[in-house]
Amino acid sequence: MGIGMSWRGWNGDSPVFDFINTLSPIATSKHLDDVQNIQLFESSDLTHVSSIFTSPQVNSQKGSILSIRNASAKLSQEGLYPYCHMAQIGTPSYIKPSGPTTISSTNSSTDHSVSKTYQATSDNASIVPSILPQHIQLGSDTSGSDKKQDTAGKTDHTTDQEHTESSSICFDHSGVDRREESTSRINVQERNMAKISNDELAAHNPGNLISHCDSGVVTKTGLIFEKAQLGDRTPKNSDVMRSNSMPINDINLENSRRKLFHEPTDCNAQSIVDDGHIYCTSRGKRIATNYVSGVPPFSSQSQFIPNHQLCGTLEVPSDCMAIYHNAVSQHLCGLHRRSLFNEKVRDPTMRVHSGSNLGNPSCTTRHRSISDDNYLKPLGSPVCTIPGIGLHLNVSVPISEDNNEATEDPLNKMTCPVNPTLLISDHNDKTTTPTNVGDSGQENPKRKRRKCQHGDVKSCKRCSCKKSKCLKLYCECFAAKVYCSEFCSCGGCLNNKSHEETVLSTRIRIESRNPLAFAPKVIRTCGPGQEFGEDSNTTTASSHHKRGCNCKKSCCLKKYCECFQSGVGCSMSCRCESCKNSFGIRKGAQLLASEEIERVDQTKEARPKEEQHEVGKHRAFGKTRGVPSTENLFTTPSNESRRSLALVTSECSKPSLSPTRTSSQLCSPTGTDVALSPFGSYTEMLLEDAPSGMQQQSGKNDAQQPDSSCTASVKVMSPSKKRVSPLHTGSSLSPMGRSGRKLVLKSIPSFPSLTGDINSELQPPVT
DNA sequence: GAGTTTGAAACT
DNA sequence: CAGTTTCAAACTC
Repeated sequence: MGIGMSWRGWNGDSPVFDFINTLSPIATSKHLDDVQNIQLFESSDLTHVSSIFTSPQVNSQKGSILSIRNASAKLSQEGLYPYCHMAQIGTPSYIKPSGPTTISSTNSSTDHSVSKTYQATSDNASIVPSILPQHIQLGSDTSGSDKKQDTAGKTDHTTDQEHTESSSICFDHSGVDRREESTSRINVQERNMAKISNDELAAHNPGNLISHCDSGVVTKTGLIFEKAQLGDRTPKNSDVMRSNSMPINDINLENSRRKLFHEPTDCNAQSIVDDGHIYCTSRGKRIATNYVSGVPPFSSQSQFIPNHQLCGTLEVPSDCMAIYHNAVSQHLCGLHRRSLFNEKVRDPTMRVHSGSNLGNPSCTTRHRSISDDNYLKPLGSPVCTIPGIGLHLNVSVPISEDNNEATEDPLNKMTCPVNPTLLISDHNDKTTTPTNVGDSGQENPKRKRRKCQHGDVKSCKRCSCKKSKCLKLYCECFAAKVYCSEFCSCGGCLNNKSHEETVLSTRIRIESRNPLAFAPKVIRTCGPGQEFGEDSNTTTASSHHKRGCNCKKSCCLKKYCECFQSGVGCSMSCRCESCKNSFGIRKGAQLLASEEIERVDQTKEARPKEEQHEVGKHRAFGKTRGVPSTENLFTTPSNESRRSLALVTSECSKPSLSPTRTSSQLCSPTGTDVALSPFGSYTEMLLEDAPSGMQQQSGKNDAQQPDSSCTASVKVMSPSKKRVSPLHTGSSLSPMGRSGRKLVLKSIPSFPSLTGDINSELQPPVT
């Protein structure tokens, strides 16, 4: 786009208009230096700016400074701000993206009534004076390269503070005080805190957990929700949170991180071994990523923020959060982990006043800012949160209702600073000091850790590895894919930026051995899809430990037990002994003894495989369908059978991934879905968990699937509690094989044999 | 804070 | 793949 191009007098027929239309709506990786700063000024008489923003092609985040001043609330009401959602009506906002900006689309429908001027400007500081009490700023990265952006201008004076401010998406309540520096600083802090809260919200979202729900479905829900919001034109603040969850600055950081971990920028193309991303890979995530990358989210309309909403932007009603939780979380899916690396530039925009501002008593959702160096514990809705395991990224901390801390100002609870290593690595010196660091940054690790523990902020824990050099999964930091920080008490640590290569290679090696090594340890099941043997009424958050524990002496009553530590009940994937997990014992454990006895008796009864399969199938189906427990109808299944059934059950409990699937098909192990055996590999299982889009990853990983803990939730156990491939269970260990009774539910579609034809079913379809 | 216990991870 | 070793967190005193 030309510099200094005037839009005044433009009309859709003009050649310029055509030219602009030919411009790529998606800015490419143009270097910042090449960025042309563009300012968009709207005259005070703007009345139909909305049309300008209707195009989703505005790539505001890249490379240009887009200063937008809107004067009409009507625009916002129309919800047509793809990127200017941050812009408060009548308030100036500027977008200072880090990359080139293509504004081609903005003019596509340029409203002639709008008199505005696009100016290429080198003056980043050029901001339309605020005339309204509120303003929102969408800043961008001000990393070193960014500084160069303003080569022609005076803006090289980017100060730390400016950086802080500009690099963050800011919702500022201060209004007219905005220009006061003192206030600004405060705002910056608040914003940062808000961002943290936002990240926590994101991290807290179910996406952190491996959901048994089709992500796509969930995402769709989010979309629906958005549309609903658009429908009533009362967008919730959560929209803001979602849409702005990743400040532009984060983009760069994310890119850096991805470089570090060799992650493709396209989330959909990410390796399946990329834990959080994998499980969170969903449309929502992609949307978020796309948004980050400059492509407007699917629903740009939902991103506008009316004044009245903005007024309370920083005070996100918890109920709103709760309602939108799913959608938001899905959208933020995959971003929460990024936040670990982006702490420094945490978007201060979203400040969630937990507690105090939650006027709605019905709201039980609380968000507590838990600053964990570079790792934030998910927080929020008790419905979805579960205690986390150590530092793992994919766990969340439940916040008890009576936990005062949950309502405290995060700032007061920030005892764990941002991982300085990351700060250094990502921005080398960039000065933006995490506002949440506070004085704690000077605390010694132990003190800090203890403090965090008392604060119930497990996430504050840092590793204290001595021999592993923080390059093994023993190291919580490493396991969490974060660098160790100075707050770790580790020795000989190589898990830092300076040993990036080593970290990366080690990580790859570990993942090659176990692709789920870095995977979330807890998966969340939606609805009735709980595993067999899991006490549904005791397992919190409908979650269960993905891999399952193997406790022997702790009886799953101590934190040695990952399940217990995660706050979830033991599941069939566990191999624990004497399970007494207070969150839900493994039913199999209870029945194990009796099952063994019974099994001996049952083995005496030879039954045709098909009958046995019928039993098994119906058993699973009935369970899945909510049919009164078939436990009474069948002999108690063996442990193995439970597990194998769990596979089916798990399948059935999930929303259909494909519209072509019928309910019966969904549960039916027919076709390739099941022919490969229920999760013949963990990858398959993941694919079931993950959005359909992730299935693309399957081929690549199918081969890697050692026993892997990944199969955890569907893991099949041998009587000796040794892990057994699910494939085997179908044939020889089928519980139904031992169950002598046959019950054929004619009304229920018959399942293809799980065992009898195991050979054929498990074999790749031969055509 | 030191020592012990525990179970996961890593190794053979 | 099973058994062993190593490791660090959790736990106890």
